[in-house]
Amino acid sequence: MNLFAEIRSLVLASLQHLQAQGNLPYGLSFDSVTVEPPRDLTHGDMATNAAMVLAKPSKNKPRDIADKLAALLAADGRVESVDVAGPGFLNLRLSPKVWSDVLGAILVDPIGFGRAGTGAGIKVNVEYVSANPTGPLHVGHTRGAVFGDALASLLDFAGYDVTREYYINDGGAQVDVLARSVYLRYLEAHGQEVAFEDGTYPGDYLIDVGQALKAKVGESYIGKDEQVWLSDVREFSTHAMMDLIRADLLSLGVKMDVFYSEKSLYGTGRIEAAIGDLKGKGLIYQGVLDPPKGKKPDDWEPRQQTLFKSTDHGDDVDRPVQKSDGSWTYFAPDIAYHYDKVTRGFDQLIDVFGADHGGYVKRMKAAVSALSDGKTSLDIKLTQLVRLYKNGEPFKMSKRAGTFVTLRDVVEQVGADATRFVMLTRKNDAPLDFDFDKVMEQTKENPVFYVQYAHARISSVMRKAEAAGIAVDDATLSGADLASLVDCAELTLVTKLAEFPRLIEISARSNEPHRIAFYLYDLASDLHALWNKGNDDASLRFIQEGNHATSQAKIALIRATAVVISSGLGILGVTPAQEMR
RNA sequence: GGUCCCGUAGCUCAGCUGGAUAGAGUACUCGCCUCCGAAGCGAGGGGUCACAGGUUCAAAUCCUGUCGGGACCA
Repeated sequence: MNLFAEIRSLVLASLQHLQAQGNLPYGLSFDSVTVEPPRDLTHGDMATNAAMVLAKPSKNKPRDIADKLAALLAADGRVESVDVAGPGFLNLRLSPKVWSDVLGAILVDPIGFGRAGTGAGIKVNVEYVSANPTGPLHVGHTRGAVFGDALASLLDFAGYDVTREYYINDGGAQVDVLARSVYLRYLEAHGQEVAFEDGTYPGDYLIDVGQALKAKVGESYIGKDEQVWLSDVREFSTHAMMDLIRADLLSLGVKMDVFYSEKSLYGTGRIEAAIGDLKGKGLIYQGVLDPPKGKKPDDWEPRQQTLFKSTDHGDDVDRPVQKSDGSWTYFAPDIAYHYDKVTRGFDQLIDVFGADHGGYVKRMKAAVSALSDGKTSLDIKLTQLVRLYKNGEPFKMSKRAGTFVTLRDVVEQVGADATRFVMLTRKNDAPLDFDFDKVMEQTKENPVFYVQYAHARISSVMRKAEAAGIAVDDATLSGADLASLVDCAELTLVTKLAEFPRLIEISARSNEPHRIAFYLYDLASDLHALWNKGNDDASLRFIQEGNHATSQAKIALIRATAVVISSGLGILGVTPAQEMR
């Protein structure tokens, strides 16, 4: 039940009625007609701009359309009053029954409220994290993991058919480096002195892998040429790293549907097939790129390469896919991977990358556009840096100094719930400050706490009500007579709840889960405000001594609030708290 | 040099497919616990939405340019 969508339908029907009456010409587009909450609640419950946007194309005065439209809208049972304001806004006040219907809808189907049909039948693939399988995930990956996961949940909630996917970069030189590093740890496990030169990974996390390799192959790789062991050790090591990464992700509550191996693209003809598809479209040619403009091309030399004509699909320059020696560029497997996603039948692709991959966006979009003939959309969301703080002081991360903060460190210190929520309190493309101390603070300054506290307070009331012998199951509450909810703090809360389905649609459409976090903060604020009003005015307390009917009405309101908080937190991957102690 | 992101209250940031007097937290000042969880609430001051043009009935929002910060660039 999306109240705003319902009223918008009413507005559109009324406009069509005006057309049938000859008061409005046919052939107008109603696309830009909106129904939204007014900024100022004293204006009413909802506002529409219909009269203003249609004035010019219909050659009418906004005021005239507004008056006629107002008369029609006022005739609907859901509308209590309509007035024309400002340059031609129509402000609607809705009848009390509408609001009790909203609460009823929430309580009759707590899990379903807010779920949208906007994504029905649309298959979307969300690729996120996709960290190199060379070590544990660090704090930067954490943001991408949380963002991608919340986005996937949001789309799922909005009715999309979502696949969560991780692309394993196990085909490049970095996994050879990993294998050599593990080999050193293997020798070390056999008691040899080893030195980690430049170009190897000295991290402690490989010690266990070296031990495990020893347990598996014994002494058979000692003193052997790289050719003998490299391939096997690479396989062994990447598996070990992926086990580590999977465990890291799980500690955050992230579960992928698909892990897709880059290596599986090589030697299987799949890169050739993808490039072949582009070639069939006349988008592959031999050529020499111009030197990068402005930059001193120290080592630049004109080189004949195989190029993808990405400029046909919005890129700035064409991109090499195959070098003159016949080897693929790093771009080629990425094309093949996205080709695979396209052929798997997804309607929409979303890639979540770190901001340092920003330069990759245009060519990737060009590739998907070309491979799918523009039928599959690709949205690339970049997550900006996370700046770490401790006690308000910047906390510098350095691999060399050993002050390298892993995802696991963060989760173990502050917990998965707080980590996830805080990571979503910024837009994905804005840098994020993450202060280890503030995240755990139990004050309103900490949004995680603030929202959890609201939910815990409601749970507390529910427990008290039950102890007082008041029936507070959803079935009973959904049938409560809500006529006693008349205070403006109560009504503010109901209207906020009614916005939830609309929020889901907007957030899903723009792929912005952070909106949920901000909404929940506002919702919690409205709950706290009502609560405290009850401190001054006993008639606003949720449990009314000796009056079960009124108590049930008030509890229906806060129970519905708890339902929405719970749903919203669920999308963010955060568990609602029953108590804060 | 080019591409992308950002510029909103002292500070950290929201701001809906363009909508009414631009919001929240923080900080500062002042109020509210005999009472469902005060870990909370209320009130007050604080703004040239970087700047200049343009589109529009309407611009923080869209377009162009300038300045400033960041990321990236076979």
